Amino acid sequence: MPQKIEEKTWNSKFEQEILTRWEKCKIYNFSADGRKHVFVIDTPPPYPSGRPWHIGAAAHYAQIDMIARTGRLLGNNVLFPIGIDRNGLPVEIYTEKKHKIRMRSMDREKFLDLCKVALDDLEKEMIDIMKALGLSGDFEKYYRTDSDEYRVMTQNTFLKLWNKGLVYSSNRPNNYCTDCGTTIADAEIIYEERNTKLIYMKFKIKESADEIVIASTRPELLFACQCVMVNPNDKRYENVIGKTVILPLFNREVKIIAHHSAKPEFGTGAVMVCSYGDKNDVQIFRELGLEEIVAINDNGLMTDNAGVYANLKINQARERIIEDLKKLGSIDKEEYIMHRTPLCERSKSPVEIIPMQDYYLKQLDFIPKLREFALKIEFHPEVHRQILLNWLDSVVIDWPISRRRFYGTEIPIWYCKKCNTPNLPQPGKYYRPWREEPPFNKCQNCDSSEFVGEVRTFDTWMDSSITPLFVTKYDRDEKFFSYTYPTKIRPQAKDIVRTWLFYTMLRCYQLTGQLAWSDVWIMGYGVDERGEKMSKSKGNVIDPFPIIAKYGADAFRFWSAAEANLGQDFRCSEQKIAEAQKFLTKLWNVGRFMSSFDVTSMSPGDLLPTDRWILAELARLVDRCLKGYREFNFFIPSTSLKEFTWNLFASHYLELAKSRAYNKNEPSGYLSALYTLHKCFSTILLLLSPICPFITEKLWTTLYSSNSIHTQPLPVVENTFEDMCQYSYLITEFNSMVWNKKKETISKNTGRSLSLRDPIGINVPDELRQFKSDLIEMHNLQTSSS
RNA sequence: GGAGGGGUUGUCUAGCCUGGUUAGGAUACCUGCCUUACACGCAGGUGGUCAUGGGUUCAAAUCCCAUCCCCUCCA
Repeated sequence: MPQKIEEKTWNSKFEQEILTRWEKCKIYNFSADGRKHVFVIDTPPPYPSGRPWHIGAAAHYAQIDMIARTGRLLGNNVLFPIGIDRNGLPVEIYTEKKHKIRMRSMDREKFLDLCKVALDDLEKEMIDIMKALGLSGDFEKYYRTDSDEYRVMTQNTFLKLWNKGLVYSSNRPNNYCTDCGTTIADAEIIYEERNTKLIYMKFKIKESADEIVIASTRPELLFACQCVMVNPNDKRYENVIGKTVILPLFNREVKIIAHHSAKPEFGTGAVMVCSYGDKNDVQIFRELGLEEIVAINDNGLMTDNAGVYANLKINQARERIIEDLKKLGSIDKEEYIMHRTPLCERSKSPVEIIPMQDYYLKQLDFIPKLREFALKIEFHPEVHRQILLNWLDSVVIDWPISRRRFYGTEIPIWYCKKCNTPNLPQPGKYYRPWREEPPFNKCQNCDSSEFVGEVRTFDTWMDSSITPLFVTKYDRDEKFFSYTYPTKIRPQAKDIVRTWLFYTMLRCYQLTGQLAWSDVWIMGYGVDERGEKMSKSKGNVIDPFPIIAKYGADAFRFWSAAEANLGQDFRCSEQKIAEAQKFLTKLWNVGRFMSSFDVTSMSPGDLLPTDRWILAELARLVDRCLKGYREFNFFIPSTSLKEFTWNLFASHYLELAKSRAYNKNEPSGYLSALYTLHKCFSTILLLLSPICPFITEKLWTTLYSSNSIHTQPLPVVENTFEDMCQYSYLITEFNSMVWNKKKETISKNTGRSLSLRDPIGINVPDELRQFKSDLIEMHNLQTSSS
């Protein structure tokens, strides 16, 4: 007899002791022994950007753990690395705010130290949550992307690509924050609807005495205008296309052209194209081969090209130019509109587009190959392949990889003071050119011996895009690498397909000539109760920590699996998590019931019809669950297991088998019931173990074995009684009918409905005759024949 | 403007790919119930123009076309 379970509910306090035991026994350790089929997960290293951590992210990592446990359940040797991404802008912002300091007006080394301390704090919280969730990853050797070891690899891979001729320097217009003094990526821009003044300016047409009115929110860029455009379908401007206009104040001539991007309904329908008002201007300059006129310098002041307005701040220049246009009578009118303005995530000041000298990594040449890969990858779910394909189709420029930032991997280059030639070191060491002497004496070009170190860092995606290489010890352990690479699966969120997924495909192909993984698994967003995406600016982010503390990891995990189908956005509501907890209580109480009987795994030769029936349903359940697991879709096993356990096994089978299970005096019925009860329950536990590792471990070790459930092989249930499934509907309907009858019948003794124990005169229908004795016992039926 | 996803009861959701019993479940609400595992439970009930219009078909929530609305991403 197993130890009888006393507690009436599953208590998440058990989770801590179970965690301790797992840690002690190291049951999830990976060794590159080559025995089993290897299964490497390219775990996303989360970025500790500030409190609270997102509940959707916690759910995401819970599911990644389910992938790892599924891998083991299916018999693989699973490598589940844990890493933390620590490079990039957000920690700089966080640190500046926290200490009320400015990165550029203090010692760089000291600033980096403050960032490190901040990251350590934030990281600890994430690690704690991941551990508490029961992640079966390698916490002992968890890695950081800002470690010397990682940064050496980023620099090594850069040097390799440089030597292959894949990196070049170019001067191109890019997002620039004049406040922060740095180029910023599109991902670091936020948009805000701002009330903006729209100025209607009158331009003279050279060929006639007519005027054309142009509306712009950026009149200060007037002098950098290189053409005026109208929509080709705009009847109003049909006869001015090809004519010349004269810019007021500056008296320069530019052409009027037709272009589809001019919106007839915006302003007057005629737009001036300046270098550079927005992204569209950049595109049109490129498309039409226009000569750029740089309007704003990197300090946010007007350039000499602005003539008398040179060296004014952007806003001052705008006011002065509007004033002067008014004096000239060139202003038609002014109005206020709501305008979607790109702002720097950090300073909230408008982003300018300014040409800067930056390093670019070639990517355009690789798009056809990546497209081939995109079609080859196994996507979970299939629909999300399209996000990648769409992105591949819209890549038009190479990747700018240099950033004017501090907390990142340094670009390992020294420039010759005399001839300015970039000199690159040998790979193998972590270089910090902004504070170190170069590891060479002479310029490779002019033999001069004085150098200046590069101060810029890499775009953080340069680091993040090589996680599959880092976890497989690329360049560091050839044997390990060849055993583990390419990896099995990349799990990640939907919103970084264009960045992390794409850049990883690109870089790993450039470096290894191979695709980094065979499978990609894409999870949807965690959205709030109204279905809206959570974001710090909306203030609807839910902190996972108190939720997990209240309901436990398994409830949280079960909720995350059962809440939505694979790849779909999922709603985060506490009520749903509470529901998941109720299922665990139900499962616990089934286990409590099981613990009052002897355990047997021996099948008696003859199984009774009721037992054969539930085993037939169990075999179906196993099929369904395994199908879900093979697709890494945990919605299928979680919902199937809940449905089977609660609504079929507990409600119907348990009641049918109960009297036999209690009756040792009838050995054949008793043994058949006992075997079937435990066969079903142990199978349920095994099938649920990847989703709820704690409760299944506790019940398994209480009932069945001192060995962990997580080292058990896949359950085998032979489907020999398939036909019996036809009775499921009849049995459950008959039970319902009896329960209803008892409810409708008023007892003569109590004047109330019959208790479920009370006898009732109902005959078992002929088609259920093989279950007759169990049905009679279950309901206390008084049949006419008995 | 482009791409993708979605619209099923008060609320959330399954089913749609591969058309075929009374559209399944959860929650909320209502009714009854301590039943040798569970009241965090059990049994039952009310509640649906499957967004709208058209088409294909013997048959449409499911396939096709159009329209409207919502979300996300890109411009």
